[in-house]
Amino acid sequence: MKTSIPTLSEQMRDGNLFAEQCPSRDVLKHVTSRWGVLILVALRQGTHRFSDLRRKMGGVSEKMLAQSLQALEQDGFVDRVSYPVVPPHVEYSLTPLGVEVSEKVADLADWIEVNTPQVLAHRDDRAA
Amino acid sequence: MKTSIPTLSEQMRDGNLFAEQCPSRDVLKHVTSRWGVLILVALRQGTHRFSDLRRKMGGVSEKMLAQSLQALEQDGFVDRVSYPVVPPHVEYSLTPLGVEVSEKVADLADWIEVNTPQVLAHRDDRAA
DNA sequence: CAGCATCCACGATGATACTG
DNA sequence: CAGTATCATCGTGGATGCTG
Repeated sequence: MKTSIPTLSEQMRDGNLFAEQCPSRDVLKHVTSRWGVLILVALRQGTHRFSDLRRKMGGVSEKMLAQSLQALEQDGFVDRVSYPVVPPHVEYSLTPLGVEVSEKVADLADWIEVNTPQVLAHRDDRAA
Repeated sequence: MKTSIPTLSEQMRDGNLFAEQCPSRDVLKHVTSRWGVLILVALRQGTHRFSDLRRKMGGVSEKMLAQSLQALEQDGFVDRVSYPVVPPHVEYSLTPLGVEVSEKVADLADWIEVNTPQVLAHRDDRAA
């Protein structure tokens, strides 16, 4: 029989975001990063080239886009295919795992886009 | 009849995260911030006091917790009730709007907690 | 207990220039 | 085209100390 306080072992079985040094926090960081969110959402509409993504997302620098893509690629969310031609041609797409997270992320993103007016209204209320 | 390229007006009707200066990006930032996510998820289990939250989330400083709570309060996601007693007593809870976002956020957080092992496995593969 | 003010360190981010 | 390298900077986040 188990103890009546199995919270620790149970919570750590997978990942526990409330635990300070849990690796799941890094995953969360990558996925919810400023550009990570936009990349995941954008790739839901299909394969994109580097400059396509860059043009699609307002205000991202080459450096940050490349860096964010690498993080998502390392985590297994994004697939990178490079065609050794001149000029270079690289295509980014979602992996099966990436499709899954992107759904969650897109749900959140959609909600925010729809409800931002409400948030702004609330801010105005307090200001008054 | 509308033009065949209504993308701009349609996309801007609510919020458009892909637009550089859209206020929805601020909302996204607050909600997906390092501690914002944890706060929203934690408050789903009911009202919490300041120190309860602080104890629950590993590694958060007083400053960042207070700051993150203020942002979420301003956006109308979190309700703050202060009891003018000695010692001070303040309770935080989710507003109806906050309950909605927290669902999306919790879905994402849950997915990450469950699938972090897969991500870690993928990282190991590349390292090898 | 809750939280604000201040100072400080570091990482994230951006502009620019260069390369395969 | 798709990056990488470098440098400058700006913000985030933490430690500390003080107050109601």
